[in-house]
Amino acid sequence: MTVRVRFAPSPTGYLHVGGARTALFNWLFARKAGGQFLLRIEDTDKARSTDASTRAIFEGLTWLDLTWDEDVVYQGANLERHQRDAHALLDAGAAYRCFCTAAELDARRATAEARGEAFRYDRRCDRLDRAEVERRAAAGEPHTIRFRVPGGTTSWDDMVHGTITFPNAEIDDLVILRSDGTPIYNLAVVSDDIAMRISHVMRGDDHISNTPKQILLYRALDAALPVFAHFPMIHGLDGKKLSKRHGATAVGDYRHLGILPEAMCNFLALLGWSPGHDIEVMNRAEMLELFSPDGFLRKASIFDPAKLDWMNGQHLMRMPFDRIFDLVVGAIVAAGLATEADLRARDRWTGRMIELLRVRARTVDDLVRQARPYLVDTVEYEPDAVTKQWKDGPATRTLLVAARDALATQAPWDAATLDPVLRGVAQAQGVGAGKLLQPLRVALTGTAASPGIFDVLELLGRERSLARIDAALRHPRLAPAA
RNA sequence: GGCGGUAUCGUCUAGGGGACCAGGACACAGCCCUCUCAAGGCUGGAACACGGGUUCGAAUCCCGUUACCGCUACCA
Repeated sequence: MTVRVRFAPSPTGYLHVGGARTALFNWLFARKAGGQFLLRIEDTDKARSTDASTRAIFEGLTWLDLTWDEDVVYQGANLERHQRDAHALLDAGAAYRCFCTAAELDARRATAEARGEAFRYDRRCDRLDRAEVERRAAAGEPHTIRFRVPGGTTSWDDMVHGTITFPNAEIDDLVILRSDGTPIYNLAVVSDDIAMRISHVMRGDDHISNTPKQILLYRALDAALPVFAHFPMIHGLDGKKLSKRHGATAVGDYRHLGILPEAMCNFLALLGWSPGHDIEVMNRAEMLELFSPDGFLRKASIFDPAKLDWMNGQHLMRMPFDRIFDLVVGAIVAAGLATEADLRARDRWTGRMIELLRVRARTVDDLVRQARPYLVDTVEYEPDAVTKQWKDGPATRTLLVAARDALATQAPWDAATLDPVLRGVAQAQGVGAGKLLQPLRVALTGTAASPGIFDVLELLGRERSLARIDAALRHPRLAPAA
């Protein structure tokens, strides 16, 4: 069987992480099987669908590198087929016209609920006299088309849950075509999935109760059933369905936070799927290699941003140099800290800086923030670093002066040769290396944390290093008493 | 309420009758490394929801209970 799967979001918001994970699983399944991964935009709810959301979905999927095959299908464009299918069902006697108005239905539902009873459509319109139905329909009386749910029971073998069974008596006769002639979700989905020859319908758990309705529709339409797979939901830290109050829920949010697409995919894949053993950090190729539907999990999981950050750091460290180089250069330019031409002209220097920082950063944004001292000319002193490391002004001044003097005559300016020189200075001053190096770090970077100080000196170069030490010596805290 | 789904450390999970007084990872704490911060290494606390079965033996299979989640629209 040719594998054809689809990701079918409705364009009513941004690409949600839950949706992204569903797309990922579909993509993985298709690529692994050598099948097609299709994209369908379910825009039948005209009131809520927006072009901006559609664009956000494209952008999100593209960013995650979840490329789809064939042209995007817009559900709204299939209106005529949906109507044809609904009428075919009507003609075949599998559906009937319902003249109950939405207001009547709401009222009946309200009274049933007030009595503590479950509302059930009583099929009153299915009992209408045939001639009367024809007459009212011909007269143009507004009506919906309802699918008549047969008796018995409906079950399927779900790829993640195993056999799931529903008593049909639990399923209300569902409206498949609104009184305005537009289709209802369940009909549109089934009609489109049949037309697109979808072999596996893989979606969120929240569709489990739609599945028996859809299976009944497939049968009534005399179409072959696809295989179903229902993935568990993703919840927020409080165990509730992920929503805006949990902070960032759109993949675009994470992109702007400096999260790498491969880290996002890796993290999302592990929510609802496991390669087995203790494997965690995987790049795209490894994930595809390891992927198997056997690893689908049934339990809803909680989205933990802290673990995402850690995972992003792991990917930052392992990513191929060329890729992280381009990524960081782009981010630095976007932050306005340097020009692309400048960075690329001294690509060895830029590359060295990135290598020193990638292991210390968790996100691209974090890396850019840490790169600032090497890119801008004026040092911004962190107050805490100054008070802590330059506690004793005169003593610090003495040390920094000694360091500057030693450094001023240094010929080869690289980490390896600078190391013994500065340690010698510390020793000559009768202090441990840290007593000299820490204040020096503040002088050079303005911060209390940075790559190894000798690497920092090399990165800054002699001229800038000496200038920064001199600048520090003019700082109120270190300047000689007047 | 009804129906459906799910249940292993705080979180993500391994495990699928004996290899498990339950392993890994994140987070947290401590130590090591060390010029700081990371990274890395080591150590620690921390879980099979509960009750019944089945079995020589159950985290693993069955039933029930509980909890949580989802659905219950002329939304998707």
